[in-house]
Amino acid sequence: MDAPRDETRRRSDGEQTHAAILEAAMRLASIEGLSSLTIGRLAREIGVSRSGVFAHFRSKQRLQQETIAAAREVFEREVVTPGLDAPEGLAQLEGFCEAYLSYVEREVFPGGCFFAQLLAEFDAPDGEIHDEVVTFQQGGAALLEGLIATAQQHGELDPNVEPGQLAFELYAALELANYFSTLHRDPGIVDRGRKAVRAAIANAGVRDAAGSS
Amino acid sequence: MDAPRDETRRRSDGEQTHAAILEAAMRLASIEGLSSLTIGRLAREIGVSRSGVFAHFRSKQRLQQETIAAAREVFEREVVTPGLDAPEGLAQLEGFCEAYLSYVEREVFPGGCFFAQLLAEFDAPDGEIHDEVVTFQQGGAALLEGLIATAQQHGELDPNVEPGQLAFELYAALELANYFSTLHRDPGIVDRGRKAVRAAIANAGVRDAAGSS
DNA sequence: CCTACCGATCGGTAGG
DNA sequence: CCTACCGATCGGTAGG
Repeated sequence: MDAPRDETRRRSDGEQTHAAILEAAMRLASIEGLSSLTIGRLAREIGVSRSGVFAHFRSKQRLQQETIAAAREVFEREVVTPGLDAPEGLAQLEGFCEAYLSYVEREVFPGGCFFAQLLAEFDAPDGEIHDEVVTFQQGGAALLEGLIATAQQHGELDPNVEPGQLAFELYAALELANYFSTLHRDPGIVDRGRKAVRAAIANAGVRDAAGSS
Repeated sequence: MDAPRDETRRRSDGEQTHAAILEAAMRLASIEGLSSLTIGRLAREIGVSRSGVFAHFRSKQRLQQETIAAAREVFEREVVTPGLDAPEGLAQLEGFCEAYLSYVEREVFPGGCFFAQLLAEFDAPDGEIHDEVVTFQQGGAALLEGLIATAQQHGELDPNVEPGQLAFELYAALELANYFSTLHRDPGIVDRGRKAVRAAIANAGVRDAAGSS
């Protein structure tokens, strides 16, 4: 009992502060954008001096990059992992979409999906963050396309449907559900996204063996 | 010929500068966001002093509001007016969606749709601009719903389809076409939006007299 | 993790 | 439309 209890706080104080800074940075960035993050603002939020924050990162650029990396872990934990839990095929495709919508609905980030914010913020400006957003977006699209192709191989979706096109339609429903539920402070709007996902998937169902005529 | 030629430049120099500032403000805001607009940045862009810019507006808030108003006029001229040109009914609904997609494709704003940028930037933060974005978004949704309802009355769309739901699906396709084409610097992606619009509308066609069973 | 500092820039004002 | 200025804040550095 009085053995080294370091296990209850395995992290050093420095590591705890580091994590607390990133936690606040993700929250703030989801609301006001990664560009609006300032070291002074974070310092006030955490209750340390500006240099105290700065010491943990050596530039604002690194702070931004570490914030993105931390958000990626949250996304992995809250969306990707639970979203792929269902058995391969159509169920997994539906499960992934539902995992994203649930993540929006539960308001994991107070300003809505961190990466939807990042997409709109860095779609136009050139730079390293833009490139990271491109990579993240392509990863998400590739994941959806893979799930669609697998469902087609299982005979659960029309094989004539182009995976890239259906992925676009699902992606669109997920993203807009995020923006609208945040804008209207109404997680109930996520249901519109659910119906849109259902409609797009149903429209690509095997029932109508669509011909390209 | 040598009569007062004021008509060739009806605007006073002051009015011209004012317009030039708003023009630059719209361009910059579409790329980096309205929050990233600074008076000094605009002054450099236009080639006047910071106070020279400031004199035209009396606060940054007014600059932002006038920039939004100017962008609204562009949107009206480039999307709404041409978009409602087609005859009432399904053609008008399709025409409006096409007008938006064309406006994205033509890169009317260098950073993509000004209001899509504004939606993502001010969906979470409270304030006057947030409220303006809510109003603009509701206007766009109401417009789409009206066009859908009219097409239903003309017997061109399934009357059992909920206008709000179909409007959401179209809105989603339009918005994502904007974000993706900007992100990937590829206006060709707009075609994915076109196909998504066509699919959503076809899915709501009269052919399948969907039962709520 | 702190205080103390750097030059640059912010929104805004005064006075012309 | 200008110069000249205000206090506040920015990212970053020095030195402890």
